[in-house]
Amino acid sequence: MAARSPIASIWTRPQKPQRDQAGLSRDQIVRAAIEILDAEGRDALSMRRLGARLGAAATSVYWYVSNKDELLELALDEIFGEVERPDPETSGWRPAFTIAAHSLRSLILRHPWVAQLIGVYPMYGPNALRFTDHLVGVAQHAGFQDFDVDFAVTTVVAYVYGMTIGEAAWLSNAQRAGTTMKELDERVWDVSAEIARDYPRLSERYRAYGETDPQRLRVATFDFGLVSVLDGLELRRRATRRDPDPPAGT
Amino acid sequence: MAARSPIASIWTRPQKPQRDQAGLSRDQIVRAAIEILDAEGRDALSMRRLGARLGAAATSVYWYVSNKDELLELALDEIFGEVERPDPETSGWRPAFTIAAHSLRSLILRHPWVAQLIGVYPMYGPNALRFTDHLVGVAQHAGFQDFDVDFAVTTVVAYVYGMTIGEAAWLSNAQRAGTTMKELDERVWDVSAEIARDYPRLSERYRAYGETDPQRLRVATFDFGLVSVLDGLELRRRATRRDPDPPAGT
DNA sequence: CAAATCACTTGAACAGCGTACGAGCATCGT
DNA sequence: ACGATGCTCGTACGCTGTTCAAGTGATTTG
Repeated sequence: MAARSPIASIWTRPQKPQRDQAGLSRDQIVRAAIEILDAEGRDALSMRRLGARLGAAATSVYWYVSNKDELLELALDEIFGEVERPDPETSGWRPAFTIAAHSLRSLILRHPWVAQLIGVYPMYGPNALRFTDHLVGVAQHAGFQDFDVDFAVTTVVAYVYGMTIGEAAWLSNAQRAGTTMKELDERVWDVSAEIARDYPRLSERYRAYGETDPQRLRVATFDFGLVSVLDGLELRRRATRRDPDPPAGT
Repeated sequence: MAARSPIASIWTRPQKPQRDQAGLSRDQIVRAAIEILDAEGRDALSMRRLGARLGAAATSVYWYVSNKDELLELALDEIFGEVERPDPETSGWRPAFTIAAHSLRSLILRHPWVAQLIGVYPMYGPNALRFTDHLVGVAQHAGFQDFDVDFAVTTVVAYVYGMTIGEAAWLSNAQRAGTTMKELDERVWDVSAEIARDYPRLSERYRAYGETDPQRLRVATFDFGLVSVLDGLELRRRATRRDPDPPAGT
């Protein structure tokens, strides 16, 4: 993959003219790429495999996409089309953020390779922008002012990313090893406890987990953190709000 | 890079016996790898280049490390040795978390490639474990009980990761393009505003930024979110705490 | 209707990658 | 002195992303 000019992203340049029924199409290519990524992860996607899946030569793809990087940018944004954008008018800002956060999390867990792309490509695709734009609306509806609008949005999104990237990594690893998350959980528990042996506080924590279901634990962790973040935002909001949402917030 | 068994990490297997003064050493190799990563980023690190830098053949490295993955795990953990572990006894839990968070952030910004590794490898290295273990101590000192201890720690760390990964990505991109962050900021501003043209709320936000220094804005964003997270944790803490830290916190 | 242009496909080729392997060398324990 | 052990290295394999020139067939132009 070639080094690219700072912001040379597929979203910053026009698409070529296209004939009416060409054999391939950008959509078709992106869909095929996503299928491979979902099924076998990031490492499994090569241009040759993609070509093969499309019944075309590997290099044909380069007519529609100038880079593998561009292809991944397209795939990434395509996935962002799946995220929910709940209306704060009907539910209030807090449920809106909550729903969006959960939706974002489950989207990443459905497509764990996405986690490896966040923070590599600028997210300038229409779906990502639409999502951010929507969250800005939610924050404004909540009554955040000026920069606090961006701060609030960025905080929530950052939290979800940070929390979910680790989970997605485990999923990816399980996938690469041909196991399910469940099996991995079982094996990893003992190993973790063993590794943490020299760290008294960690060991104590591992002992405390006992038979707790790791899956439930992850969800509980996410919820705890999200509630904390939203509580914190609520405090900031009260300080500077100039109106719209009722104080209660829900 | 080969697919690896679920948790086959370098930390889960013993080190080979080693002769007293061998030409190379694991430490030396890891240091050299970090130098390359810091100077030119993740893509620039190849086993051949690493060998060349060490004045050795590419394949010599494989005596000390069985994988490129393992090498990256070692480098990652080595960097985690740089993080601060402030004592909650002297400063209280909130400043302790705050210092740790800032320290973690600046560590990642000093070594942007770290961001691309988080969420790819399990962090079982001694330095990472020591850090986590310390944070557990901070949370316990704050008075969190049972699972809330882990929840609190995970929340803070996740927030820092999520927030910093995006920043690190920009740094990496700037580095790859041979620019500084400052130059990139200037160019990216206009492009972003242009791209956001079709999204009214985003456009409004970009207009509001005006001449604001992006660097300062990033710091302000981080601080805002961190304060929010800690405020949220404070609320959770009050609910279940069984003592140690004074109610005031700070 | 012929010619030229355009959209698209393709195979071959290149440089680079991670890594397996076996031959060789130097030092160590006996 | 000799075998074992720690370590280095060159070669080679199969894979990667990407370039490029050649080719095909439909569409537009003169």
